[in-house]
Amino acid sequence: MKTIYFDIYENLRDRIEAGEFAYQSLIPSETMLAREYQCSHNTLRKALEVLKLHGYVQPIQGKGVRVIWQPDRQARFVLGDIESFREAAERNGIEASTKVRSFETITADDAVASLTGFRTGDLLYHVERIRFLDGKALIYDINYFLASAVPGLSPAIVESSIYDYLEGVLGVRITTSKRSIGVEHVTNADRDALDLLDYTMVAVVTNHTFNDDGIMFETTFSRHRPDYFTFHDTAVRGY
Amino acid sequence: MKTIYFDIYENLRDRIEAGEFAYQSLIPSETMLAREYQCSHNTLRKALEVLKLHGYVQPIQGKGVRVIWQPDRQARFVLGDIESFREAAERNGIEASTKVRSFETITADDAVASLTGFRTGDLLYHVERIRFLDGKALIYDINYFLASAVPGLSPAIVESSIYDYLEGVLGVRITTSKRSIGVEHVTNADRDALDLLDYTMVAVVTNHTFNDDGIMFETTFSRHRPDYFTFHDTAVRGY
DNA sequence: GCCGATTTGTCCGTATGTATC
DNA sequence: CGATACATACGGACAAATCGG
Repeated sequence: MKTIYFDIYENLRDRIEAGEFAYQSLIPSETMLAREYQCSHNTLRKALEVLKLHGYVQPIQGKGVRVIWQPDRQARFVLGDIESFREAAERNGIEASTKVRSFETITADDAVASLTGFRTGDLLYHVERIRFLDGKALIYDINYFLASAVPGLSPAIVESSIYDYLEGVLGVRITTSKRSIGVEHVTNADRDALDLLDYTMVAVVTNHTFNDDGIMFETTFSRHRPDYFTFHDTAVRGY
Repeated sequence: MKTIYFDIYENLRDRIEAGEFAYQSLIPSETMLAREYQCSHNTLRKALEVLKLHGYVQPIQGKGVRVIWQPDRQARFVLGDIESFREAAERNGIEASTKVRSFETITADDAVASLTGFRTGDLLYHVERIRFLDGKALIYDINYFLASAVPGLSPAIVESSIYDYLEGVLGVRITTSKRSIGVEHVTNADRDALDLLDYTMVAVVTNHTFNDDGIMFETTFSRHRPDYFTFHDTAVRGY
C-alpha cells in the first residue's frame, strides 16, 4: 500500500502472525515504535487503530498494547472483511470453482424491490451462481446488480470474476458492505443447486455493497451448506 | 459520554436517524461541521470515523460524506456490537427473561480447554442459562468464565445480570470481543432446553470476551432457534 | 484537456488528560 | 508522587480526488 500507516500496520500484523510478538505479551510502546518506524506518534497510532479493529491487539491505557491474536484453529471456509469468493477461497487454501446457473436482466417490481432494497423500476442484472469447494456444490449465490452502476455485465464476465471487472475495468472501488446472517429452511432451488446431503436448513448471508459513490449497487444472498459455513468478527467497545 | 468526538458522533447519528440528513444525501463538509461544533478539523474527522465504522455514512474523497443509513426493515432479535442479552432485548423492544439451568465450578480438562480456548487446569465457572423471548425458550447460553478474573460469581448474580456485576461491582471494562457464527445440528440438550418446534439445527454464536487487561475471561456459546436469529455487521474496506 | 475551488485523506508536532505501576 | 503509556484535542500543511467553468 502507499500510505505510511498501512505499511506499518501490515508490518506489525506480520510480526504478530510470525510470533515475534507473542499472544498476551505487550508490544513496544507507541513512542518506541514511532522511533523504530521513523514516523510521528499520530501515524503510529493510526496503524495501531487498524490493528485493534482487526482484532490483533488491545491497547490498555497506562499499561501498553497487548497482543490478543492467536492462530485460527478451525479449517473451514472463513468469511473475512470485504473480499471476493475467490480471495476467501485462496486464503483458506481451498480449491474453488464457479458455475453460472442463470443470467438475466430484469426490472424490479415491488416484490424484488422489497427483497433487495432497490427501488421499484430499477433495471437490474439477476445472476445465480453455484460455488464449488473441493468439488462439492456448497454455496448458492443469488446476486442483484444495479445495471446503471455495472454497465456491460455479461455471462462471460460473471463466469470469471465480477470483482476483477468492477475494480479493474470499470474502476469501481468497493468500500462499505453491510451484512446480515440468518438461517433459513432449504428451498427447492437450494435442493436443486447444492449438494445438500440431508441438511434441511442453510445459512444465508445477505450482503449490501456500496461503491465509492455511496450507491448501493449490489445485493447478494449467499446460501451456504451449514457444515462449511463459519463467520468471524471482532467487535470493539465504543465503536 | 465525556469526549468531544463521541458527543459529536452521537449528535450526528441522531440527526441521521431523525431524517435531518436523508439517505443518499451529502452531509455538510468537514470544515462546516467543525465550525458548527466548535471543534478542530481532526476531532470532527474522528467523529466521522466512528459514524463510518457504524455504517451510517461513507466519506467520498473530493465529493463529500454520503449518508448510507436506512431504518431496519426486520423486527427480529438483532445482535449489535458488544452488548448484553438484556440490552439487546430492550433495544429490540422484546420482553425477555432468563432461567439458570446449571451453575458449577470446574477445572478445565483437555477437552474443555480445546473447546473453550482456556488452558488445561484453569479454574472455570460453567453456567448454562435459557433465554426467554415473548415467553418462548429461544436461546440456550453456555458460558465459561475464568474464575480468577470473575471472583465471587454466584448463582444469584448469574440469575440477574452478570455484566452489571462485572462492570458495576468488579469494575471490569469489556473492550474487545471476538465472535464466530456457525450452524449446527441440535443436541439432546438443545431439545431439552429450547422450544424447538420441528427445527433440526441451531445458529451458534461463539463469543470470546476480553477484559481491559487483555485477558480472555469468557467463552460463550449461544445456541439460537433459527427463526429468531439475525446478526448484523458493517465492513469497511481497508479496515 | 486544463485549471482552480472544494472536499476528503494523510501526516506532522505539540499539548494536555488519564490510567497504571 | 513521579515516571511511563495510552487517549484526546488542536492547528497547520500538503496530497489526492472531484467537479465545474
